[in-house]
Amino acid sequence: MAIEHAILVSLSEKSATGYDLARRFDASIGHFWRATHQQIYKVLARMDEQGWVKSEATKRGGRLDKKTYSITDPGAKELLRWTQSPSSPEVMRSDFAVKLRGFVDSDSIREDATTRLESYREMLAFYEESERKFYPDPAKIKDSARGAYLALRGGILLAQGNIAWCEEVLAELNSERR
Amino acid sequence: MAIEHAILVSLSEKSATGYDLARRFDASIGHFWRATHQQIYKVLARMDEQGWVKSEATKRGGRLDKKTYSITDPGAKELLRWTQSPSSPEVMRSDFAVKLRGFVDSDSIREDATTRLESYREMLAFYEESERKFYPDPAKIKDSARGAYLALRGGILLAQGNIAWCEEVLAELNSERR
DNA sequence: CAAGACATGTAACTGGTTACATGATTCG
DNA sequence: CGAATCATGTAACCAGTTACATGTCTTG
Repeated sequence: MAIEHAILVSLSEKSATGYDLARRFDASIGHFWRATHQQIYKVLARMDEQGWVKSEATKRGGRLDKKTYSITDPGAKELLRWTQSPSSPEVMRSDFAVKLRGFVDSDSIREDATTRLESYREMLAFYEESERKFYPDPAKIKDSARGAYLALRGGILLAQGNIAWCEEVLAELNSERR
Repeated sequence: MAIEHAILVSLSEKSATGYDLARRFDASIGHFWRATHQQIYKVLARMDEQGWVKSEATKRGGRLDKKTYSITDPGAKELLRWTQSPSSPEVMRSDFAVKLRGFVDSDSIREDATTRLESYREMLAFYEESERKFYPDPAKIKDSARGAYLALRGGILLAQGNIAWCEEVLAELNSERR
């Protein structure tokens, strides 16, 4: 139950339409929490009912108005409550690990590891680029940006962990081949 | 859609009741894929219908018989098919990262990071203990155990990544305090 | 004026969690 | 004989995905 809170975080930075949020979930916030536009619209409607967000409609020609959502006081209060309560540890769910456990065919594993390695490397490159661009001097990070910086660092460290894993898998499989 | 496959992996190692599987999901396999007994029973019933597993019932006094499940040929075939098809990359979903992005209160973050650090350290200690116990000499690992070993290595590498992340968060927050 | 981005949704479904319910077997 | 463990499930719900549907606005 955290997509609500991811939306609240995003809206607390800047009001947005569902569409805007969906794009943010494709980029920045989405590196830590994926969501489709369908889900976002559904959740926004619920949050509106709960009073965590409010929407301002802009009339358009057709039936559906454009709605700009912003966070309300109860929404901000809920966000604070959530950030102050302990987070439950993530449930580990790794297809790849299950596949390894059921190990039958080196070639498929090798292929899979190669693809994953590539995508984690891309991810890492992207994060490191962001780091260089936005936080060239870690000592000079503003208090307001510290959280986002630490989230980015998490992305980097976890991507590195995954890269190391894939590399080890590939090395092990290749040594087996001999 | 991988709990089926996690169950198939587990049953391919040894036939079991739903209850047994639930316990395995609390231990070994469960480090990579969590599941509750309710879910396991539900999925087992579906898999039985599909013909991926079969069950042998042992009469007991009461209404509900004890059922021992084993993998069938079609089940083994499906497992093979699954291991040979590329796995989709995990969707990242981290409460903690979202929390960091919405950074408001250092104390709560610090508390959360401390708890997480502790649990990841415990996890790492457990994995490393397993590694020492079951794979003291990596060069001597049997082919049949290689997959399980590499899955364990993944657990270790990811736990280390998470630990590094928590440590960095704590270091950063403490330097902020000055 | 066409293409692509902007914008909002419904419906059906799959996957997973939480709460509740029941009874058998084993062991101290 | 009581507690713990073994054993199986239902029901209600929450979360997330995939497919489908519709129309507007901007820009070359």
